[in-house]
Amino acid sequence: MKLLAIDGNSILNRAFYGIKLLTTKDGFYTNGIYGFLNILHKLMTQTGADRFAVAFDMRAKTFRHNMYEGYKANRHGMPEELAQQLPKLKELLSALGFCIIECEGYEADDILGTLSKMCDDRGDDCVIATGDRDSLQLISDNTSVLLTTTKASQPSTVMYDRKALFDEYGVEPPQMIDIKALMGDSSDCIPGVSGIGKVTAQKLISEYHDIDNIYDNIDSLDIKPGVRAKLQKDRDMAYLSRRLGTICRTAPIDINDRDLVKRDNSDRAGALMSSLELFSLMDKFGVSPSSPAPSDSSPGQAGNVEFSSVLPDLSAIGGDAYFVFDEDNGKSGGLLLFNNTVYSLNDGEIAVLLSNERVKLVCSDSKKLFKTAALNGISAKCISLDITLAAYLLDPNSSDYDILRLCGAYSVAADNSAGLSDNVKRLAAMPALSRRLMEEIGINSMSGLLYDIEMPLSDVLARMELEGFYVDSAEIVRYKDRLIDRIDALQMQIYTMCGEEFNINSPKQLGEVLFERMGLKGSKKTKTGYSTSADVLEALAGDNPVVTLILEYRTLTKFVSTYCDGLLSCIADDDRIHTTFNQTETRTGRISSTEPNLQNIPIRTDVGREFRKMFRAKDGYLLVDADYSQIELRVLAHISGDNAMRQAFIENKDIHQITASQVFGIPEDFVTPVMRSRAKAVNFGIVYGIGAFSLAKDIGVSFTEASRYIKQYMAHYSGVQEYMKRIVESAKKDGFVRTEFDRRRYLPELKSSNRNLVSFGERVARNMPIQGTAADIIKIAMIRVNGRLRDEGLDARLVLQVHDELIVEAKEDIARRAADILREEMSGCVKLSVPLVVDVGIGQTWFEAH
DNA sequence: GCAATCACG
DNA sequence: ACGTACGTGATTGCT
Repeated sequence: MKLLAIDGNSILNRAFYGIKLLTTKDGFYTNGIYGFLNILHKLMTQTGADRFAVAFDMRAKTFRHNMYEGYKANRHGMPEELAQQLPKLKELLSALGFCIIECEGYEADDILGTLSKMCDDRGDDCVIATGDRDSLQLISDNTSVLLTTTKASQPSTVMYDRKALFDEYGVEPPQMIDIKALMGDSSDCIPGVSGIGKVTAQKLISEYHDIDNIYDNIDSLDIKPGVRAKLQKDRDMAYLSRRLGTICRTAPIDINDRDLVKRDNSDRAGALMSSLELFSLMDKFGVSPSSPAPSDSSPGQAGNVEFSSVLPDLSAIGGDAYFVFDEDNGKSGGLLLFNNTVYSLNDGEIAVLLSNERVKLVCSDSKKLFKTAALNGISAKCISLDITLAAYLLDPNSSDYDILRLCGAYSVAADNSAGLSDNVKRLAAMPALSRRLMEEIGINSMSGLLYDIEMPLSDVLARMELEGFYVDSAEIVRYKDRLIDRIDALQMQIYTMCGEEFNINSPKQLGEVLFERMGLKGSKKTKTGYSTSADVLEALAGDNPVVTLILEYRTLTKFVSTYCDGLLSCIADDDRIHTTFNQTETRTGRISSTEPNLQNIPIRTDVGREFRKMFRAKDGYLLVDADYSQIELRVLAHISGDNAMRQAFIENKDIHQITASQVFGIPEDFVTPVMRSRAKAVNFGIVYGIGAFSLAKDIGVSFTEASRYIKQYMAHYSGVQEYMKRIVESAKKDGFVRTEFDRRRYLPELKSSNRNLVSFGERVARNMPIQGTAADIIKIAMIRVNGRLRDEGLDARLVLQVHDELIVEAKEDIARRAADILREEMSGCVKLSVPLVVDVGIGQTWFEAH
């Protein structure tokens, strides 16, 4: 086996500076990508390798920065023309099926060093391609280095093996480190011994082998006195430089042989290369030129369109097309833009269009299209892009993803000189707008998130909405009657005890009665008057028994209005509730549920939990409920890399118990339920970005006590403390934070002059990567669960997601099989450095299954 | 249309 | 001196 290991940054640099600036017709620079792919292709044929890896630096500081603050201090950022190409290149390489490796805290060099050591150990061949001579130290009998050079602006490559290296430098590969230790490296700001350059360094090392030998015998060496003095003066620098210059060969990358085999080109490769206008390279990489960017409109402008009532054969057309729903006067339907022409489509015609796999359809409400397809018994494979989802990923803070607003935000002209209707205007703007958005998606490395997560998820959500959740409406009515009986009794008692009748549901009236007429000690808490919230009333429970009744009254009226009446009004003719899942609502990447909200059905109290007995499987079916155990804390353990927390999860310990034993400084077996529940609150608080004040209030201990808990916590989980510091710093530097799957959230709050807002921004910075990564994970799981159930032809379908929980309705006889699939896919859909544990239950009702 | 409250993860 | 945990949605009362 032969591995071709490429230093991505180095080769991209050489390519960029070696080729004159090239751009696509909309001004996106491509010369670096173009040159890189040419070099890559040449290397592939030249080396005959059958394994490939491309390593990239990460922006984060590396362990070398911790050793020496001057390290690479004079590196200025790459020019924008190059910077914009880097994420696109990664995206394209990945679409072409190459293994891309990045490792936080390590440079590409270290990854190459680690890979080549893997090969050395196994006796495989390895060719390292780089423009950086540092890699020469990695040469061995198995490993050689292909150095790209740009002599006389003519790019060429030189192959170094042990012999070639010895011929040029007169040393063995590891001694290259010692040469650099003496001569230094100005480009990396490695000091070396001042006054000693390449020639002297080479001569000294080839003669005396290494710097240890030189310094051990410094007085007896046969060298010029001046050189000896320089060596003596910078002895520490020489040793530091050697450490800085030593490539790490044990970087924590988790790569196995299978990862290194080139995968087949994905569909995205063709689209990407077309959009980058890299047509000449498509042949070389065996990519078919699919979906060329339409050339009918100039960049950044909505094209002029024509209208036609003569519909083309929608089952025969192919290529780019654009679609918007257009429902006027009660009639459903849509508008299609194809070949610069607008057509009006009815539902049947939309279905024909969706079943045409040769079409690449750009739309703005894919979930609705997926529903249309599903209702017609079709699996829509032609929906290539939902620009609303793209816009959401680019800025989840927005609350308006209307096409016309997006045109304004992304500088796409959508003028209306032709007097077009709003929907035609939207449609006409879509080609230019979608190009702009995809450019941004590429720059932000969000293609995977968009194409592999959000787009497929849209289809899954569409099917879940259509499926609905079966409910027993008669049971809800019966329960409502029982609740109302109790509410009536409470109301009478409350009026009697308060000495007057008033609207208990009015916080204003309630406040007046309790705090003015009855003299309970209220603290003004809200802008409008007294707070009567549950925690205020709970504190007053001992002062007057009526407040307990009021609390119960509140709970029960809430249950009747929100859950009895609310749910009953949403039950469809098929006795099922078809909620709406919103995929572009939350700033963290979660989905939300409306009309009704099925993600907040009571569970925390016994009376409330009763509602879950009314959500059930239809006759002959069972509900399978699977939920992640502690997913956010596991994600925190993974992201922060904290060893103590990771270990706790790896050993499948009770995390709250472990935390309690640390925070209270006692053995695990001595943790009492109270301690455990306090530790649990601390764990939650940490995920939310915690302050001692709020923690104290939450668990009812003093401020000092709460501060102590947090201090102890951070001392034990020091990796978490470092993560919290690091993430806030990077948020302030970049202006955004992101999840493990590159979902972003911008944090303009951090730039506010309002200190409270800044604090809020900091808490969000700490929380969003955790909550968001958990959201990414369950989304991936949903796609995989849906796929498995479908592909295995099981009579079982997803009906609900509640952030860390999935519910499937399955035919009785295959419920166990569905449970296995849920567990497998939820726990196995991503690999973290801690296990993902899933609890699964089966039952007639949600109550039983959970 | 907003504020207050409370249901969920 | 000041406010005080992340993310949602529905209902009610009141301006």
